[in-house]
Amino acid sequence: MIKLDLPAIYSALERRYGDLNWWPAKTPYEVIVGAVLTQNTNWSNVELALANFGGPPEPAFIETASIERLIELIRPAGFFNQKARYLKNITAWFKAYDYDVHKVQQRDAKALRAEILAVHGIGRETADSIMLYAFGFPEFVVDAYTKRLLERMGLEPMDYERVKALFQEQMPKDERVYNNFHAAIVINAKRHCRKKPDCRDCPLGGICGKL
DNA sequence: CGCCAGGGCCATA
DNA sequence: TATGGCCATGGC
Repeated sequence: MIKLDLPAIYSALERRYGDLNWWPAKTPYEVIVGAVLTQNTNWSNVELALANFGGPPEPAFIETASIERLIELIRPAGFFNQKARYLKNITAWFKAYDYDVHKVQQRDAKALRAEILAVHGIGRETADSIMLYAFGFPEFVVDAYTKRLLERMGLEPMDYERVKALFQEQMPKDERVYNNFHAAIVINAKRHCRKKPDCRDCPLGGICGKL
């Protein structure tokens, strides 16, 4: 049984990558759309889809557009039949707040997360991405990169909520820290901790696999 | 050409 | 609770 030192991992990543404050979007609603479109999908494909909107997507547009029209626009992101409906669903949820970010931010975090998770098409990762990157709640986002990196470092496989709990227990409950940490994990996993690992010059080289 | 990507739903056991 | 099939495009 191995206890990973997440603060040490964060320090090593932050030294290499600095303050990332990361999610490529101009508006909170664009974060929501991107979070759905990127489900099991390369971000470059998401960019192609977002570009089809000719600017940051507007909730009122997605609310009223036909499913067929949405499918045309988001086609490059793949899984377009499901995702078009998912976008309708999460947009209908947002409409209950008059598309007002401030009103969403008034809510209790736990209740809000449960509400977002109840939207068909929004699972744990997408919900936490929306909570953190669209609305600024301190909810750590766990993704496939996170699990792969931690398991390479010796963590036993565990489910989403348990991995998330590790981060939220060991790290300060701080939106900026969660934002940076998740971002750094993604960047590092793309560069070094790939399916076929490329450990040369990895910032975690000093602590990875050495327990 | 095959593999993969910042998941989630659903059926099944 | 925990697997496995399914969804789909574009880059490499």
